[in-house]
Amino acid sequence: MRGRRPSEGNPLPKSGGDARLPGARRNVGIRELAAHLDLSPTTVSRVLNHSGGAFRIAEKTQERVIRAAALLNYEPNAFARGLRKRRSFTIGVMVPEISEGYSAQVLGGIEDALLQEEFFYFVVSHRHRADLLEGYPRLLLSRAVEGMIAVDTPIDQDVPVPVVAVSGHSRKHHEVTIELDHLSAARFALEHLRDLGHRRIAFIRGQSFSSDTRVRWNAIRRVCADLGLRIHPELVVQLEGTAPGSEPGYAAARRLLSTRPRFTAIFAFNDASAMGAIAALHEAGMHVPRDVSVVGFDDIPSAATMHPSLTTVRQPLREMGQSAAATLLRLIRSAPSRPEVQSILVSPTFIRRHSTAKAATS
Amino acid sequence: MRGRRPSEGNPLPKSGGDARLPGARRNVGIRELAAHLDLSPTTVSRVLNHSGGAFRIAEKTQERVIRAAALLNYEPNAFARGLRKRRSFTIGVMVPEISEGYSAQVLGGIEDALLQEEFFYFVVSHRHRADLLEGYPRLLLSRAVEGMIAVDTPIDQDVPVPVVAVSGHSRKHHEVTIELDHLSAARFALEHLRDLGHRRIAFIRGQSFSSDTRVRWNAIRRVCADLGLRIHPELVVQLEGTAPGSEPGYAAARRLLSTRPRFTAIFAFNDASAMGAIAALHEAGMHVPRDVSVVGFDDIPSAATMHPSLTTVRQPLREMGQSAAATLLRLIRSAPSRPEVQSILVSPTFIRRHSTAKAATS
DNA sequence: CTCCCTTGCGCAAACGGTTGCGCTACGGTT
DNA sequence: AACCGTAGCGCAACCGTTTGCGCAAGGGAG
Repeated sequence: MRGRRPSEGNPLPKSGGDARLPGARRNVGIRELAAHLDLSPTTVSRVLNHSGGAFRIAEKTQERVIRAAALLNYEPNAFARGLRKRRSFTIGVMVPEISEGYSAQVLGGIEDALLQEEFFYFVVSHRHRADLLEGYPRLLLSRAVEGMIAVDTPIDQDVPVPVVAVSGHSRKHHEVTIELDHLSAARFALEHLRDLGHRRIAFIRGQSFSSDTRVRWNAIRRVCADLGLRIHPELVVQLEGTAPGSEPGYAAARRLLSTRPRFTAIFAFNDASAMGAIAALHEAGMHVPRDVSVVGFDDIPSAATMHPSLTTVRQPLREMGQSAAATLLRLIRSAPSRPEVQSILVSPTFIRRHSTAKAATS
Repeated sequence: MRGRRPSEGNPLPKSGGDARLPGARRNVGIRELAAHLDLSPTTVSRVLNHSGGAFRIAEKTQERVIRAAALLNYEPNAFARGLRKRRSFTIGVMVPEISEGYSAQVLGGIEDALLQEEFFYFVVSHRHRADLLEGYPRLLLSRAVEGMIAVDTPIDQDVPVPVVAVSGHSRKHHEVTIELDHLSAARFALEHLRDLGHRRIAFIRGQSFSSDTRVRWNAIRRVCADLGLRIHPELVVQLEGTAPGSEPGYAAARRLLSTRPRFTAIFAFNDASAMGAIAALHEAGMHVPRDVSVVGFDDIPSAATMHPSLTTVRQPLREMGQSAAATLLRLIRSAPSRPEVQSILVSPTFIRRHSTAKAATS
């Protein structure tokens, strides 16, 4: 938000606002501005850029320049500047699909952190298509991005700019990964279910293309071992397909129910699939949470308002985005210094609502 | 072409010798490429840009150039090109908040239409803050965007590039507006309720800052008049606050209920507020849809999976985004200010689910 | 009165592509 | 044999800023 202005107490009296009359509306260049001031473009540039720390230009001149720049509404040409300084102040963000809540939340956080630092970002959605996954990094680079954030997206090539991954677990090509503490997350959910008396717990795993799927599952297995809970293979199903919304969860739950196994709780991969599962359970004549408890993941907005409201593990997606962007900016600034850290863990929050209850004593 | 290496005349030392596999190499410039080919940058540029329609370069040369460019992995510098051609192939998109479903959906459509045409876009979220609403257009312009899309966002200054508004109804400064056919939307919902026997219908209006609020309400009044439905002032409440999710709808419904008026249906401003209203109704001991029918708006993903599933009017947000982007591209390509159309209407779809039923005969 | 240091600013060369002209062959005409 | 049209390509001037040097004027020291 800090615009350029003389550090002294009396800034320009807001006269720059009325640029509606013709005359100021033309794209003034630095030469015009300089000519108008009877100075050289060099001096103008130095003043406006604070280059070299007020490079030895008289205070008085500096004020004149700043005032005139505001008056004439001078905006430096982004291309020329970028060309010369080899900086774009722009990063690229790759997401699976921008219209999905997960990506949108993370993007919100990214934007928080970026715009404050005068950075902008390009977004591309690859939709899990291999050609796009491969082509977009190049495209972004051709737009001169100074870094990239990959949200739930594997990047298999190495790129000549810093990369931060959010929930990307490949760790082959990214310098830093922002990820959830899946162990805590699993522990939250499973201790909750155990304490409610659940022993036969069904699991809906994520689609195989989602980076979280494997890590989360490993965490679940470890926590189950710790807690003395058995994982029954017949109670494990996996989401399939790229359809958004609750449909994959519904389908998975139907598959789960098809063999009529005995279970008293479901731990779903995310809230959307939890909702689909609940629909399937209702259809099969079971009541949630009386007959079956359901725990979701993510805490999407509708988790609170659905009926029954959903017990879930909240990921701080917005914070993850902020953290990713802040980290990327640090990497960009610190030149090719070695990655300070390999990964940043963020903590989940457990949200207890009404989709879980004591296990029915069967 | 492949054999001759003009190693004598070639000034650059080429740290790696030949370009090996297409991959990691320092950014090759057009001069290097030209030197490698024993041609001038001019010719290379002409070939790669198809400039002037293959300007009169021998077929054979063209092939050589294209092949070498691919081999050396040449990517023209975006700044230099932009500086010379005064094009950025980038647009700006202003949304209230990127992490909300509405904006994210529209953005998905925008992306569909843009990336196909090799355009990228910057997104900024203004959060209804006046300073950002005023500052972002300038910021975007300083990034050399060639046009802007304002999603549910008023733009009060005039900008020197084409602007397309999605659900922006001010019509003062935009050249084209993409908007829903609110009359059809209102007619869908109200005919449905009327046919179910509802006569005393409550309305939850949108927040005053939402561009849709006024137009929608006007449409509702007109359709009510057409259908012979009375609007009871005590049955009209308005959403307040910028909180996302269903809370504002919940609060509004509480206000509505506070005077214990008689009504058999609610037409909400959007699905989120409909959900909040349903929660409030439940709390007040009323059953949906037995006691009160509820119609939402938008058809967000959870509308289908909540319980009861929500009868709603679907806006084709993605298509609206596509349409906006396609229109903007047309405006950018055509001569400045040629207002082909003033506004583009898109049609809603009525989605009948389980939150509406025959009115209780009181 | 020199000398040298400091202050305040300008020169001109980048940065990497694009493009209006124009130049050189070469083959065909008259 | 002189002429001309055209195919094929290069010259050099941009586009608008930034920046490594360097130059002139003024002032204090010697």
